[in-house]
Amino acid sequence: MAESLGDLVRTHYCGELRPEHVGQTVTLMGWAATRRDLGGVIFIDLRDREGICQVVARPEVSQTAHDAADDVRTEYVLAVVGEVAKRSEDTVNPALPTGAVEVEVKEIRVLNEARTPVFPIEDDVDTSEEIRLKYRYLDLRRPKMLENMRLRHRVTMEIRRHMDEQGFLDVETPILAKSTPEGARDYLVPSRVHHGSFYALPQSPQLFKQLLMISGFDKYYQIPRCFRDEDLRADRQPEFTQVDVEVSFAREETIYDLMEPLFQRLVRLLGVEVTRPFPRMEYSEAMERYGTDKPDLRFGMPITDVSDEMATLGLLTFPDLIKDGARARAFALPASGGVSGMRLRKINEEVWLGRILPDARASKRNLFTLKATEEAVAGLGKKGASEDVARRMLEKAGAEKDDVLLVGVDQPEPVAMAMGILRLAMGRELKLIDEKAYRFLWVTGFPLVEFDKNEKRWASLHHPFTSPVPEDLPLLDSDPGKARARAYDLVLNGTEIGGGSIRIHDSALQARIFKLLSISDQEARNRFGFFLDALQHGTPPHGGIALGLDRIVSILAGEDSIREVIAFPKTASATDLMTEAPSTVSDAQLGDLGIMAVRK
RNA sequence: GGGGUGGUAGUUCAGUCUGGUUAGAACGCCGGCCUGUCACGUCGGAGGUCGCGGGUUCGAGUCCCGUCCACCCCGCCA
Repeated sequence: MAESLGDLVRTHYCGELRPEHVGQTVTLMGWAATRRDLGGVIFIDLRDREGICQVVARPEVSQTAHDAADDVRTEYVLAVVGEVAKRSEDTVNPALPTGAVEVEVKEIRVLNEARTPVFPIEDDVDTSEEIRLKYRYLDLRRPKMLENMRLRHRVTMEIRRHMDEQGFLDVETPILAKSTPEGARDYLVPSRVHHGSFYALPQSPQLFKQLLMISGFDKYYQIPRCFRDEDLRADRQPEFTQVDVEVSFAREETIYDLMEPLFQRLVRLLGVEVTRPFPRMEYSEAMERYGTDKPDLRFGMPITDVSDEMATLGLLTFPDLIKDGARARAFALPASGGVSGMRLRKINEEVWLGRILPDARASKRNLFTLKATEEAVAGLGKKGASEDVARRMLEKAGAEKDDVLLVGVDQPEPVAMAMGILRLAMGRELKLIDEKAYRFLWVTGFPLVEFDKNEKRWASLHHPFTSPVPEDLPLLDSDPGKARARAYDLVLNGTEIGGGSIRIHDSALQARIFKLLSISDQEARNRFGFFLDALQHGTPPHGGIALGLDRIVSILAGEDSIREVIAFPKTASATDLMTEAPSTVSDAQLGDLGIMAVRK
């Protein structure tokens, strides 16, 4: 039976007891992590937020406490009063920070009983995520999850300190906002007062923060929740947290100079130093050399175009190359890797079949390998290929002796992407990635717009308020796809952790961009009328950035999924397994909102 | 919307390819013994809609069809 807390007051956390406390009578409150009943003496590992300490119940110290300990079960909530005692030399547990001491219990109160936990409250449990999410409150008892949430707290505190020191104002913006046509699908909230009208949950506070610049707030930041109703991934949740920043009279360097010291502070939380300035790379170079707009710079193996060489090599096994426009792209696997041909083919097949060409028209012909040895080159020569060209190709890709050159052949887009993925896969396979490294990279020079083949119109790559690079303005009419944006992404270890831009502050240019995006005056007025008006009321040049807090914390925590750093995340199908949201609601609730549900 | 992996005891898994007595293991749980354990030990015990529905078969955890759920990826995510 549960007992009352009474007048007991906690004096210490379990995890903080040390030899210096020996002799003190302490009162601990916590959960019974394990119980070891040796018949006469009973040990209980008591766990709280700060750690675990061993509690020992001996009948000769207190028979009632021993009797109470006898009834304790895993995860019972206990109040323990006892004296901190030094453990004898041979019973010290070096695995515990509190292992040099234990608490000789005088009184145990069972504050609450507990059902047997459905899974053990330990790190390194490989319990299915489904079960973990259903019983998330138990999952969060695991030390690793607690540590992740604590790290998240420290990160947000550090961000707030930095932004405050830099003179930024934290301003809250609406959660019930207006739907905008561009971008992700909105989460909608029906209006009870205005039947048939809807608020949208913000995808980001984009327009509000720009309006704050127009208001003269000069430096704004916020750590808001954002919502996007799109399909999910390991690094994407329907609701996620941004660090949202906007600065007046800013150019790119203003943002870099603000962000780089911030990230220096954040990795310093882990005892890591990174140097400034962070490297920068043009988008075109990132695509060219890494096959992605978010290169992982923790390892090498940059990709090179060897189309000319492959075309003149004299091997007829790559007919795709002869077809219109196919390209050959290559990188050199280090000789030390020692990856088997079989394994390589399997990985390549997964990359090409699984990701790039799901309709399975790929074959082994998509990948050509050449070992950087004279024998291999001579072997090619025997098949009628040009040895000179083979050598030139090896050299061009920077292959050293005994390296293995991987050459992918396909249409430009698939091959660039495939080789980017293959590079990453091989980097992981060969353990070339330094897991302790934090490699930041600014990627700049993104295209302003890209052609949407489905909608047959130009669409913003970033968002429609992004300023074009001034010297590219003429291209807006002649060749919009070539115009670059004043946008920048911040990449950490191959993950995009933030992105931003210098904004358009001129209403005429903004109108011109809307026109380019085939957003009619009428539509622009409907959707952004308030904003276009605002732009005409003295808008300072401004720019900003939005950081993905969940992703940042997950990388710092060494986790592969942002769900590991979110207390109550949702599944890949956007449900909450614990609360079972979303759920149906009563017809009365719907009636209030003027809504009729159409069920599938 | 598409591709992949998985779903068997409270938990993690084996068994499925090649259908055949009573579906196993470990941990956990329950009970006994045990006064220095910390993965306590030891003896005993309980515990299963094999995700769900249908089909094939003398017989289905196993084969077939459908469906649901979780995870990863593509599309999507300004």
